[in-house]
Order: sequence, then C-alpha cells, then structure tokens
Amino acid sequence: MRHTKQRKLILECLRMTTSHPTAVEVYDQVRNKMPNISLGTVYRNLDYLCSHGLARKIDTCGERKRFDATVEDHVHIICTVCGKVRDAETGPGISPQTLMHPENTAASGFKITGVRIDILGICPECQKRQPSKTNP
Amino acid sequence: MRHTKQRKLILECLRMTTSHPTAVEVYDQVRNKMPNISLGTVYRNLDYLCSHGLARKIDTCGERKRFDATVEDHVHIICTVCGKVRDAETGPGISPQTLMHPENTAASGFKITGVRIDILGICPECQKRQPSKTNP
DNA sequence: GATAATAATAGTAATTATTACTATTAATGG
DNA sequence: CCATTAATAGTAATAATTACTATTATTATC
Ligand SMILES: [Mn+2]
Ligand SMILES: [Mn+2]
Ligand SMILES: [Zn+2]
Ligand SMILES: [Zn+2]
Repeated sequence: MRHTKQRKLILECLRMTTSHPTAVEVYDQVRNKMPNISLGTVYRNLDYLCSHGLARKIDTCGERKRFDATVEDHVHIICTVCGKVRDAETGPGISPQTLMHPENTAASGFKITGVRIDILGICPECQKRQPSKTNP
Repeated sequence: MRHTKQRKLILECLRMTTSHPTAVEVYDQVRNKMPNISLGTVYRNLDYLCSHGLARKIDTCGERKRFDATVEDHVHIICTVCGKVRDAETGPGISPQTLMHPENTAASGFKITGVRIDILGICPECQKRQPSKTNP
C-alpha cells in the first residue's frame, strides 16, 4: 500500500536477476544497498509482492522457497539435488511428453529425470472458508 | 535394508490411503497400531521409501511435505490455500492447455486457478559433485 | 536355535526456515 | 506541516525436519 524504499529495492533486486533467489539470497543482495534492512522485512515484502501479482513463490524440491519476478506462466527446470531453478525455453503449445526431450532442455546442462505437472486450485473446504473478496 | 515392523507399517499406511498425508499424519495413523513409534522413525522411513522407489515426496504449496505410495507419474490437484492434494483423473496424452479444463477437474470440486509444470533434473554442478553410483 | 554384527529404533536435542511481536520510523493525504 | 497509521528493525517464537545416542531387534552364520 505504501511505497517504501525497502519494497522498491526488493522488487528491483528480484527483477535484476534470473537466479530465482531464496529470501535469504534476496536479503544478502539487498543489504549491499541498505545494510540494516531486516530479514523479516524481506520475507514480508516478498509475500506482499506475491499476493499483489508482482512476484511468484516457487516450491522447489529443497527446503526453502524461491522467488521469481517473472509472473507470466512459464516452465521451470528444477534441480532435485540442490533446488536450483532455471527457466525452460519452451514455446507455447508444447506437450508434457515432449517437454523433457533433449532439444528442449539441452541448453540448461541439466540431466533431466522427469516432469512434474500439478493443477492448482482451491479445494471445496477452503472455498467455503474463504469466500471471494468481491462477493462477501 | 532390514525389514522392520515400523517400516512395513508405514508403507502399509501410505498404501491404504489416497489422502497424500504429511509425515505427522502418517505418524498419527501409525500410532494406532504401534503407540510408541517415534516421529523420527516415520521421517526416516518415509525418506527411505522415497529413495528406494516405493514412495514419492510431494512439494505442496504449503509448508510441509506430503507423501504418496503411488510412484507412477500422475497429475496432482493441489489446494493453494491449505496444501491438500488429490489425484487428477487425466488420461494419457493430455496437453497442459487442456489439463485444467472443467471436464477434467470438475470431479475434484476444486476451483482451478492454474497449472504448474516443472522439469526435474540434476544441474551441472550437482552432476559433478554426485557422480552416478554405478560409475564412481 | 543360539550368537554375533550392526542397521534401525525411541527419545531427545539441535537446526533452520519462516512467522509473530512490539516499540519506533516514515510514507501519505489533507 | 501535521496527524494517521502502514511498515520497519530487531528480536522472540513457532514449527518442520534432522541429528545424536544409548538401546533394541533383525538377519546372517554357525
Ligand atoms: Mn522463472
Ligand atoms: Mn497421488
Ligand atoms: Zn543442483
Ligand atoms: Zn484447501
């Protein structure tokens, strides 16, 4: 709601990189410009940016979440060992079966082991509990 | 490596349900049959089962991991609010574009908001660090 | 079946990512 | 400028998972 220096800096930092950083990585980066920003502020603002459509939270296979300023739908290549995330360079209309073909993934240098497809939504219980804000 | 009662019970529990339980949910279930099994044992065995191809660990949108005894590739419907997981009833050869069409998801009762597609693999750095076991 | 070797366990402590709390600061509308 | 109050820094708390360690129980061998 308010345009704070911290919020602007965090979004800038996220837009500057393609590394899909963790909250702590954003924190470390952002401290170069603002040495006493707090980690809590970074977490709070990353959540804020996500809930306002300016960033996305990524569930990696590791233990900590990663963040992405690219909000358009796109495919990620995720390392199941270290949790690293890269953007896949796939065109539109690609099928799950062809997604992991070498010609689509070679550039990443990853050794591909599988594809994960999840449909995201809101379950019946949560729909009852959380009526849409436009229709209370 | 050894066939313990605990390990057998945990796998049985996981195979009995379609709920994609968390480690703690498995723990609660399994304690009915073996009241003083420890939570650490549940975590250790779930990891063991996953690394031996008998179970899968699921990254939900929530904070805790879930587990699935169905190891064949299949599509999940995940609640982005509570992290609940259901199996999608999709046939083979379905495209990402049609995955979330109402006719494929209506049965779940979920309000669908998006599809998440990730390619999984091992990054160049981790390939160097972790040479395949068969070729040391 | 008894025995020895040791993988696995129970119980507990430690770690780590994330969230909550609170007094203080600073963005914003008037 | 000033009042309002959202947001912050700093710290404490929470919660999921992992690590540790003495003890137990599985399994291979006799
Ligand atoms: Mn991305
Ligand atoms: Mn499943
Ligand atoms: Zn890696
Ligand atoms: Zn839900």
